[in-house]
Amino acid sequence: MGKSETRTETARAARTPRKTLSATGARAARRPAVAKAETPYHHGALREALLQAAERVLERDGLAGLTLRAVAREAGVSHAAPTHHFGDLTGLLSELAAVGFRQFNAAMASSCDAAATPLERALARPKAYVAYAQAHPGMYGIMFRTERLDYSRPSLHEAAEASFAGLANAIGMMRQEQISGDALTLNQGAAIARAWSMVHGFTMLLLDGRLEDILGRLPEGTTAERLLEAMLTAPITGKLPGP
Amino acid sequence: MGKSETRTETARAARTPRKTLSATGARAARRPAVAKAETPYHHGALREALLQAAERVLERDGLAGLTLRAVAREAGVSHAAPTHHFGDLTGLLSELAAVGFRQFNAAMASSCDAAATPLERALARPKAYVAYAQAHPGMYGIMFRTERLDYSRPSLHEAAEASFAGLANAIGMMRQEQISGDALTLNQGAAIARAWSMVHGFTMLLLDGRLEDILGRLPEGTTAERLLEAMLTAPITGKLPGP
DNA sequence: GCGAAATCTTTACACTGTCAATATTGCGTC
DNA sequence: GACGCAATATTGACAGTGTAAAGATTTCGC
Repeated sequence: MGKSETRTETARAARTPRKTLSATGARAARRPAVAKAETPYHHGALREALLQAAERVLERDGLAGLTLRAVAREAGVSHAAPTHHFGDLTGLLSELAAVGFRQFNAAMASSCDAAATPLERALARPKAYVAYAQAHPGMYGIMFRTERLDYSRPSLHEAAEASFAGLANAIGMMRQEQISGDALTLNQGAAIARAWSMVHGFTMLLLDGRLEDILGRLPEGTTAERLLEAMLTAPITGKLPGP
Repeated sequence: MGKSETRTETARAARTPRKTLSATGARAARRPAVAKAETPYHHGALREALLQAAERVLERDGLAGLTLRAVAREAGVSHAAPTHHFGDLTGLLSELAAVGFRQFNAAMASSCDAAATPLERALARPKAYVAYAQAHPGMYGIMFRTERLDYSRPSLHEAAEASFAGLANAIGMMRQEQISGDALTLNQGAAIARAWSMVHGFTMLLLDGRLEDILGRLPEGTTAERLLEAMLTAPITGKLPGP
């Protein structure tokens, strides 16, 4: 669209004037050195602005439209500005994935809290899992489909770890046994891997439209959520649970 | 590397001389009009050559390195040559995915045939599934990770459909009931979706290295294959199978 | 207040997919 | 057997991408 990067100038004009912004108390306490990680920039909280812009671009244009330059455009800065905050594309995607994992964890936690009966509690987590992915397919794609993620980044590592810990914990509660942090029996590991694999696989297949075939053959009006419920609760018939 | 596209000339020289190639009987029967879909090109079987080149590039440079131009370079043709055979990148990826699905189906079928006992038969398919993905992670990525696939292409549609049919059939045999092609009960659908989701999810998590955490906490020397086996055979403890 | 360091912009380069124009070759037809 | 057409490949161009280097600008520590 248009000639390359002619929007930069107009974008700069569109942004709130810098002098005004920095003259007002728009930025929170700049004194403590600890707060440096929060808003350490002299032009405004660009890091946060970029992440929010990225989320907007992702929802609007999908995973394919999420480029460094598109995010910079959306935030109204030059195309090279993100580099200084995230290093490269992998950095931006990783930080965005961390945001996603936090949203994701929060959604599952609140869903679990809202459940009353044991049955509801057991189903709340997987349902929230799938619901989040359906509501934010782009974000889920960033978190689980992209190869360009750097888990050595603390924020991403932590957020993803928390997600796993919540799952392991839920499995432990269901099995009514303590799951220690550093050692697992084969059966415990199998239970965790089974639960995670099942929900994750179901979500990916659903998002890719690969379950349409099955859903279309089921009794009229069966939703994906109902199918998931049946997967989790229906008795397992046959010689073995696996395919 | 180097200046853009200067390799074109050398690549052309490297290829077997055209006159020689077309003068020899290198190409199979060119008479029948039906064979047009097989080798309809006047310079050699470029379509096949491109697909093989793509497979090579994929194994060597991974999914990120698989570009139209890289494939063209690998095959020793100009960068625009693939366009005429596959339309665009989506076309090439889709045809390559079809190749992958056929390999995949063949691997599972032969693995099932080799099984003797009922237990082996039940485990052969998921094991072959994971084994293929581990042996060909790039191809598996093309098949299940890429968003750019066009399932309206007959070759891809057929190959993917065959994969699903094999799965549904295996589940039917295990449940000792006939699974009709056009209608499923909720429990049948749940069994199919459960099996597929579990194995697919396990594979993706394994390939993404997300199971390292679990594997590291299991008894010394537990392999991914052993974990999968436990997932499929271990008794399900707790109030519910799901997380 | 001032210098240094952090932050942003500009410029440049190699690479990508895709399109249009051109060249080349093989095949059916006369 | 030669000719013309259509299929096949090359060349060139263009917009877009990530990334690096160099130049501007502003904030912060002293």
